[in-house]
Amino acid sequence: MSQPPLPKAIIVLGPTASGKSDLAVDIALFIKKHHILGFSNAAVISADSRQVYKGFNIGAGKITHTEMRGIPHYGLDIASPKRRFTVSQYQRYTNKILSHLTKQHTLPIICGGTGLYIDSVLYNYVLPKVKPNLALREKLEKLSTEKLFLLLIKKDPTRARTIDKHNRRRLIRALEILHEQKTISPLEKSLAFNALIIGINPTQQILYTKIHARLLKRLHAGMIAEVKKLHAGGLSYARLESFGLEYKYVAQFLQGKISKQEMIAQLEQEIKKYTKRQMTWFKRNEGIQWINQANIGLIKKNLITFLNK
RNA sequence: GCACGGGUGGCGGAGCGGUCAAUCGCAUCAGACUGUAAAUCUGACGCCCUAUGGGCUACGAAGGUUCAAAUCCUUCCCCGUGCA
Repeated sequence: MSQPPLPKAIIVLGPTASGKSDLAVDIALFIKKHHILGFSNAAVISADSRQVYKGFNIGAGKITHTEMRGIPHYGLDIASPKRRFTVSQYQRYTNKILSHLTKQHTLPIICGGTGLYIDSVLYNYVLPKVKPNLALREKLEKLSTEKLFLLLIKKDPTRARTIDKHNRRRLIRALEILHEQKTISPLEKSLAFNALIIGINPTQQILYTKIHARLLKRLHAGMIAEVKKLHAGGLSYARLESFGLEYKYVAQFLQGKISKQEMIAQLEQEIKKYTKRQMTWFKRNEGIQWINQANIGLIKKNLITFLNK
């Protein structure tokens, strides 16, 4: 009962500002140069829930054309911020790219900080196939959290046992699914790749220093103008705020809700908090090989071993 | 100098005799995660312990009143405002 071997892939993850994008390109170039085990090419697939959007460049820290150094990148600019984009769409998109790359014997390097996006692909999440139902959501939104939970208990007591009963967003989604299905079964997962997972986790002090410097750099690079332009292009401030971090606080500043100083201070603090949430997610994956800086020298041996295996 | 107002846990800010180690917000720490995931949500948060309980130190400082004080009184020290 031998199963076909899983396709190989490299995953580069870590908190924001840890240096993932550069490392991913370094790895791709390394593979291209050494032609290890039939892989003469490599491409990067971004796993970032904000870089998918067109026009989200500086604020989202999207890699520039020059920084790509000739390595193909996928998962960038694939959606309009005017429309909703979800994990499910990301998953479908990425799987399509992956099979395309496999046919070309190009090694995929999935690189990003959105843990859910990575795992949805790496573990083949079987997500409920129920699309967002805005009308229903609007209706449910009016109910109290307690009431939502009671409704869920009634419709699917099993799901109710494991859900976070305080989390309205989850409760509403669960009820949305149950609007079209009888029950919600536990999330099905299965490993999709033979993956080398590299996690970059600098010390908090170094990471915080980088976050600070990067924020100032983004401001100089025209982050405020970028958000202004997005708003002029038709994105409401409310919508911009819903994207969080850079887009949220710059939008608040542009509306005069906070001063520039407050914007910078709050944003920096929120980014730090975000990196902690990211790490909380990553920590539950046992298979990550952690390094404390985005330096390819630290992983060359692992790479070669992995690819020749 | 006089008159008011105020000094509370890392910060902001409640409490104004007992149910107060002290509402709440922020920060911090830890965690969750079934199509919004940069989102959403939870827990801990004075110190110590044999920890759904016990002990110790606490509300500017020092005294005092009381069975009992962050809460009342006295003095002192600081801060803000008004009058000199």
